[in-house]
Amino acid sequence: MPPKKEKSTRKKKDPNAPKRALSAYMFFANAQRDIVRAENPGIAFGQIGKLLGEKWKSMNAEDREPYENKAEADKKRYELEKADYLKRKENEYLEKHEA
DNA sequence: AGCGTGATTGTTGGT
DNA sequence: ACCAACAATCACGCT
Repeated sequence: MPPKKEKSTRKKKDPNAPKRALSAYMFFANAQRDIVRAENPGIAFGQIGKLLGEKWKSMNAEDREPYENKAEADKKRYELEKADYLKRKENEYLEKHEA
């Protein structure tokens, strides 16, 4: 049973919010944005989204490789962010306690 | 130890 | 600034 998503997708919860990482789709969209939009000048988001989604899944694992690859790298990027973010939290915490 | 959840990522276009 | 479908994510925190 999938989670129940109500509405909106943004919300803050962390003070430093290291922000997650991008997903393969984000990289894929980055590339498609240039192409899809080039082939569909003036294409609206609704069309792009559906069209992209279809093609995205239509891509072979080999095609997703570059995107997944980037996604992986991006994840690591986030890893560092969160690491630094968590560290920062600890630092603040210690500061307060030491005072 | 295992589980669920939420938050987030980026595109475009319009209001 | 925000929102919407589209897809992935996946680390975090909790008990």
